[in-house]
Amino acid sequence: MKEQLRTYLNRYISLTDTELNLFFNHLTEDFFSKKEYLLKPGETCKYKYFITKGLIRTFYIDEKGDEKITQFAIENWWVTNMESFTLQLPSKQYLQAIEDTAVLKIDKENLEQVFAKVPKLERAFRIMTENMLIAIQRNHDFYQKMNSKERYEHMVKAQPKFTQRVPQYMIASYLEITPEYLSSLRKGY
Amino acid sequence: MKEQLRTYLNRYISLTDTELNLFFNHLTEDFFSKKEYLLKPGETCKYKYFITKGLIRTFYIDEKGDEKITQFAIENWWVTNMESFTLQLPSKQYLQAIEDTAVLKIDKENLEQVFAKVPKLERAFRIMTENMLIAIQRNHDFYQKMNSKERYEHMVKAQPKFTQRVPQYMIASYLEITPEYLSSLRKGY
DNA sequence: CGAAAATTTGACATGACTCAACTGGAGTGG
DNA sequence: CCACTCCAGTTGAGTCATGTCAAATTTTCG
Repeated sequence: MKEQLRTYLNRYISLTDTELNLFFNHLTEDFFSKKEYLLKPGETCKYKYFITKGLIRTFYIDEKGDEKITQFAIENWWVTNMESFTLQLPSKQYLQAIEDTAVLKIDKENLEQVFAKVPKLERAFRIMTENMLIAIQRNHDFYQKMNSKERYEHMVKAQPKFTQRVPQYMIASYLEITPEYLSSLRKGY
Repeated sequence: MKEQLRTYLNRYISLTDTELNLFFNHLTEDFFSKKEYLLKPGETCKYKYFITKGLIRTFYIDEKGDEKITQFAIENWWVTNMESFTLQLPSKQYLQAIEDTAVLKIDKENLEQVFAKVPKLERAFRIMTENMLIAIQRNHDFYQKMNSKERYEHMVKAQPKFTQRVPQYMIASYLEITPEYLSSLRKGY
């Protein structure tokens, strides 16, 4: 598990054992079973979560009462509600485990402490945030450039893990289309 | 101009005069007249630009030959093509001055050097990136939750500067609707 | 096995787009 | 400073992608 984190961090920076241990000591292991919530609207998101096993989604409920999924996250991803965590504001979203999930979590205070002790980690998190931003922008591009069918096909190709492990109505929600329409798209009209 | 930058940075960190000067020495002033390009597709984005005066847009040309505007940026904003700048890849987008514009620019190498000398700046840029990410997510929320008319009305309220300084067909492009449809929306009927 | 959840199907509704024509104002050159 | 051109903006008719709603069917799982 510690090695899993090291492998992940190695993408951005190289840490000595001492530094890794220091970071590790600020992390807490935690478990969530299928359907359990890590965060609900109104609560302030206390942690960034590094998923070591499992699958998590973020979503909100719109005015019509429908779930709108904004993100899926699997093993070796950091996930949080960035808005709520960073600005320490009440969340508008849910964080929920779709499968039984194991995480390493860290709160804002511990994170700041670690940054102070190991500036390389601040660097890693800056780069991670930049990459997330780029990913979001690329994603947004897809929405602009492709119609629903193309978006679905792209997702099947680009993220087979998700389409395999996540029920279809959640994929529809993530693609911002109705489950009925996705069904008809799969049919091939 | 140096003071303008200091005021901006004070939102995130406090710098001594020495530190600010050090940063300032890595920045270069530059000017672009109306309609001039700061970046074209295929080029790699060399700089982050801090706008001291003026207005810049980022956009790309879609397969139909239409411009799709993805961002406006005005005084006291940092703007760049994050994907191209961060990953040093050829840009798919244009950066263009909509008004005569003055900037302070810095390239990746200088930025890294400054981060090494003044870690507080790395911190500031991490936070700025987090905030951009939050802004993009919030923006995306608007697109999900509101129809075209509501998006337009929201934009007029939330960013009057843009709707005042930018021609209507660009606003339409930014809102991801056709100029014809925006026109009919404004009509209200 | 049975109930609840997920998916499919089909009829109908609509927001937003396309295309083409028209209007009006802002430059520009003679 | 008029006449002409050009571009932004408007209007309207026709179309299409996607949504809504309700019912039927299939799958999941206690």
